[in-house]
Amino acid sequence: MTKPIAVRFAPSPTGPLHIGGVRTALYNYLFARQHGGRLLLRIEDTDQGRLVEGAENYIQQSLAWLGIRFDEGVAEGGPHGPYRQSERAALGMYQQYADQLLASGWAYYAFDSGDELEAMRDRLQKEEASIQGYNAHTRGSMLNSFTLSPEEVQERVARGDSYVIRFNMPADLDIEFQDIVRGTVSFHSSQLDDKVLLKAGGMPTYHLANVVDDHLMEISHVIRGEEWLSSTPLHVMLYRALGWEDTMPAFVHLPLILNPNGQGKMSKRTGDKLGFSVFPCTWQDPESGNVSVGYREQGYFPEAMINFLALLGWNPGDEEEIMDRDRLIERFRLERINQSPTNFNLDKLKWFNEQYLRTQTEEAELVRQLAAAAKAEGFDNLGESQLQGVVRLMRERVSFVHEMISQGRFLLEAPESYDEAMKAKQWKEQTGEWMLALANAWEEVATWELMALEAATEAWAAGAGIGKGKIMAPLRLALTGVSGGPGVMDIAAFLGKPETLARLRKAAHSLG
RNA sequence: GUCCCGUUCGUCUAGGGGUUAGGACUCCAGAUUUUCAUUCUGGCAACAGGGGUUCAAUUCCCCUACGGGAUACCA
Repeated sequence: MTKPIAVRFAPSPTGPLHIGGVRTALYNYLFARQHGGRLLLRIEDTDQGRLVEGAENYIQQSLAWLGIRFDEGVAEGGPHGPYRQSERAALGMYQQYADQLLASGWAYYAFDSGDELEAMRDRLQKEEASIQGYNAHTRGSMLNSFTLSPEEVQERVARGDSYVIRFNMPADLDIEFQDIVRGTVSFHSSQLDDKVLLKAGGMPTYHLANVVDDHLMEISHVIRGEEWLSSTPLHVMLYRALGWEDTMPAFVHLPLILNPNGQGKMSKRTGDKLGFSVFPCTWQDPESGNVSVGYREQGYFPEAMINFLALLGWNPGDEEEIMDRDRLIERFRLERINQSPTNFNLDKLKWFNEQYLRTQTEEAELVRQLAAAAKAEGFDNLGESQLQGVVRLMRERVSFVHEMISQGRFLLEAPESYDEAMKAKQWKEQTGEWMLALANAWEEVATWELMALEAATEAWAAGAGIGKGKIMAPLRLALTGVSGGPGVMDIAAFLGKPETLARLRKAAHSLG
């Protein structure tokens, strides 16, 4: 079986895509790229009632941010379109297969009302039946092709009664299939029910649409979350009933991503409670207006996000952890995906971001990003060399580009106040005089750069008989107003002579 | 309830019949840095429990517990 590699990511636009969905998309992407296969984006919007405005657009944007590009899809087009299931349904693409199933006896009409279905469930619940649902045991007592005469069925359909088409699940059959992550998985058909294939109104359910589309789009591997594992036997039966079992795609069910505390599948709800984001990009709910801040807006690099996500449920088998996009594409293997659910770990994600900030990103790129971040903070005419200086001084001590500004503000503007605790501890009687004297000594430094500054300071301190330890800390306070940060001499070199001397003299005055 | 999937340091994980059970994050300590951070070195810390099989089980099998998923005219 050598079917060309083709995979799809098929989200439902019922809300913003969350991190678990992003990982599913990523695994599909990595697999497709590694094999030179097709990657498509299909929108599963068969439940028109649950559509959320802006969700589809959000999905596209988020994936674009992460650099997950599609070969075919709602935006890209392609030979298997349309790629929105509601449009495919309008074209009658599902109806014909439902009819085929009806004709071959694999499906049947059912006319039960919602109340009747509910009554059936209540009854089964009371009886404590071990197997619940609309199935071989119960369909004989419901309103459908099994209990109605063919004439009456035809009449009801013809007169426009509301009906659904259900799958005729065999009563006693072992259904076995292979999953690349889990091996052989088997279910007994008696545990399954007669799922609705075509809803009243003619829209297909997920199950029918999914199987038909994967077949028509020539999908070779279905890579999706574990929540779909229990519906896979139905899908297998559908492929069989439709006569497509020979070309049925391979199944890959990914372990779920749990909340950081391990309590349940990751959700926006617990995210809010525990204070972490579950969305790649910021999302504003159109109904409530509530805003959920995304990872992009928090300052995470897409590359760091991808690296982190790739390792959530998969690993290459050795100790390599920092892998860029190309490396991931090269090393990714479906066979090495884990079977057990995984906790979402913020600390590790932050660490990845720091790694990308320190060692995986070109300085020029950081400069570009810093310029944007600075602009957002009101610093809009910083020169290239100034930005470069900030990057060099700050990249090893922050987690995000924007922190170079919040934590290195003194590099861009003179301090307006001085840290009280540090002042009390470091600024003594004579300190002000020393600072003025040092400023005068620095006045003579011809080439304003690190080595010359250090030498000049060394010479001045020796001449004045003052230990260097007595002046470094106050010098830092005078220049930055705070206690931590890059080397004092580095800061002075970066600031330039006029600015440095001005700050020194100002501090001597205001600190006494 | 029933079915399905799972269970190695706090977290992400490697491993696999005989290992000092390895790495990463977090945390702690030391070195470097006259600050902070980086970097480096070291440390704490795990095979869910019970039965088998076997000379030997964390590894294979069964049971239990626990976790998760599914049981919709939602995906």
